[in-house]
Amino acid sequence: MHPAQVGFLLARLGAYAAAAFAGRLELIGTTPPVAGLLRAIGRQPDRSQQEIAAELGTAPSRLVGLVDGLETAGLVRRTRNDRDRRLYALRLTAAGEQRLAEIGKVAREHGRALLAPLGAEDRAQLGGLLSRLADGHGLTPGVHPGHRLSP
Amino acid sequence: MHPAQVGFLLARLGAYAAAAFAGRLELIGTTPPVAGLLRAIGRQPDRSQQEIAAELGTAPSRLVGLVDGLETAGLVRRTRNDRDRRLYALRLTAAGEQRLAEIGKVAREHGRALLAPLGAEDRAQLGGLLSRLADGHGLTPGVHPGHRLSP
DNA sequence: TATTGTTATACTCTATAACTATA
DNA sequence: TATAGTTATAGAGTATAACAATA
Repeated sequence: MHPAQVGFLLARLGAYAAAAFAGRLELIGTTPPVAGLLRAIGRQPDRSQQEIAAELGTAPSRLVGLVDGLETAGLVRRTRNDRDRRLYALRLTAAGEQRLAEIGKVAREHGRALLAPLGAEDRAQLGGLLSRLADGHGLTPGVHPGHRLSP
Repeated sequence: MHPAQVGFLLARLGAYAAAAFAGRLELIGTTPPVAGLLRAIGRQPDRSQQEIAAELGTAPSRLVGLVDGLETAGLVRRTRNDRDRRLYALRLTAAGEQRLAEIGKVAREHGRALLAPLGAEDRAQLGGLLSRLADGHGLTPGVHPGHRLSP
């Protein structure tokens, strides 16, 4: 198999994996951008919208609507920073933590279904190869520019 | 490594591979949708726009602008079908064939660069694992719904 | 003057629906 | 009437630039 074909397969499967995950998220009433934002807030609470926007590689203005929706849904709380009243500190509510846990469950189910065609040993091998590839191209694990706000 | 993490890596690397390929295409003045369309026409010439739209999983109306651009650039020729004058038959010109060859060259360079972090044996292993995964999920090789018109 | 969050605006990409010409 | 290609319109998603409050 030529390297170009492997690259094609990778792009194809990546798009498939992202779409399949988005489909699962839709079933629990959320989207990849929202899931990525919840994860970013949960991972490191009490940051400003600017900070989170920078981490996610998106425009700060974009967070406004997303955070508005999460706040209305009672999943995220904005609290003013008393030392610098221009900043908000973003934090998950209890309901937000629970939603994040649901998303984690969906992600695990998605991963299992995605790798179902492979045996345990092959999965480990694939994971190792993809890790080395991601590492070789400077793709930090955990965070992710590229897809702007998706998980 | 958990399956969810492998799924995440796959989506991440897939997006990276697609973006990197798009970046290379931009250097030769084209885009993934255009490259995909050229490939579809070259692979099986003299088909109608409807047929090609169906293969690519896109709306027929979308082809109009793309084919217009390719025709103006002298890469594709529309010829009326004399038996049914509603249909066009699409075919690459000599310049179109040459452009498609350039795209192929770019794709090979992209593949090499993408897999550079792996040795020859690992590349073959990765190709095999990804093929089995794609096969297991019914992703036909060669064509590709998912990314609508990209190569 | 600089920065945070916000709003307004515009741009890209794509699909859906209406239109024409042929059948 | 049905279909191929076309045009017009609209929607999703996102970025850029202008704005108000605060520093």
